[in-house]
Amino acid sequence: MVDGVLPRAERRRRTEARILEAARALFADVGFERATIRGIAKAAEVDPALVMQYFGSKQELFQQAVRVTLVADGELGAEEVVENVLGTLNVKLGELPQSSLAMMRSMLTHPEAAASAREVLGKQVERLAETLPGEDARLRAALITLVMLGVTVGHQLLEMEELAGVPQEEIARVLRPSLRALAGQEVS
Amino acid sequence: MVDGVLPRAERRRRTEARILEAARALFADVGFERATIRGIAKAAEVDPALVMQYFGSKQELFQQAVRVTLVADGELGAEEVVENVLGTLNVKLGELPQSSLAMMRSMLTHPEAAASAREVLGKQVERLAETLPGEDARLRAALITLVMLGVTVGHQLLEMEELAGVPQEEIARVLRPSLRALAGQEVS
DNA sequence: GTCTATAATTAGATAGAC
DNA sequence: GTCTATCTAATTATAGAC
Repeated sequence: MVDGVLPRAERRRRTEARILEAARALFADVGFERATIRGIAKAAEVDPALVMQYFGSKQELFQQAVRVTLVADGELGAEEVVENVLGTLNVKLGELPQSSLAMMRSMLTHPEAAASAREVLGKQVERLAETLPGEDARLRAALITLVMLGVTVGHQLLEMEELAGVPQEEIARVLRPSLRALAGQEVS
Repeated sequence: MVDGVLPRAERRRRTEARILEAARALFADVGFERATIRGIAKAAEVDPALVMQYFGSKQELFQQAVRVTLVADGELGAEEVVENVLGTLNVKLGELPQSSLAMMRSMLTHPEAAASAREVLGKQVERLAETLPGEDARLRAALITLVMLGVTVGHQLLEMEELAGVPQEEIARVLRPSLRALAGQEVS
């Protein structure tokens, strides 16, 4: 409470936030296994022991780092019509939040991240399926979701050169008829 | 050369093959980092030291285990027309070779696997691009490839429940018009 | 040639000084 | 409260016995 100095609670909050930010970046870059507490601490400019003090374990730190994803992605698509999926193209192809990237980076090799990914994708599928017509709505919803996943993985994580310089609008344009077809609409 | 006993060269060849098979299975299951030499040796019923003796390092073992992928996938799509991509659906959705799964499992977290994935996918894109019409053939080819990647990842690696019991033909049927659209064909 | 025993490295986690 | 120093465990990799 001394003037000119931050309250200790506030100071701690900011330090935690800085650690989380560094953790997300490193997890997103190299995945859970290759990201080390020491590396995260160094990037956040804090002592490695402090990271453990605050978050208890590497596992819990990872959970905290990717947790936001669930909420954020839950708000993404949102509404009722298929055009919204196309709308998310911009987000998916642009700057996806670090927490999402962190989760995706590890989803094939870290059980916790895999479970998280299944949950997020599953919710997306559910939401889509409600708005799609036909018997096979769920299958179509799943495939739409996986198309987006594939494009995102190729672009953001594998960084394929074929998509490197291409503007989002161009990708969205080429992809649109394809998604419309999956949504069960015959014509454009 | 003694009767009734395999020649030592042949015996060694078989042991190597058994190790490679076990390595592919484990790499495909849990990825490069979580797969251990000990675990692979145990699955192959050999001594861990023998694995090192034969392959030199975990890294080289991994390379050998996924190398076949390049050739196998190179033969996959093959010919000239777009229908061939649809034809690969059966392969991709059915039993993909273990070596391919091993590579895909680690492609987001292991640099070597990532490079391998980019190479394989890049060749696929190249081959497709030659057969597609239009200015944006390469972009379309890349997106087609990523669609297949997304579906494969969701089905084989994430094992999403929405695709679990669905027969390949059903998935192919729903996916077909979407891929046709990406290929630049207006109608079915 | 095969394997036992161990070296060497690196990680996550902890205890205690200040 | 923060960090130094250390512990413990697991791994790859190696050297040498048999």
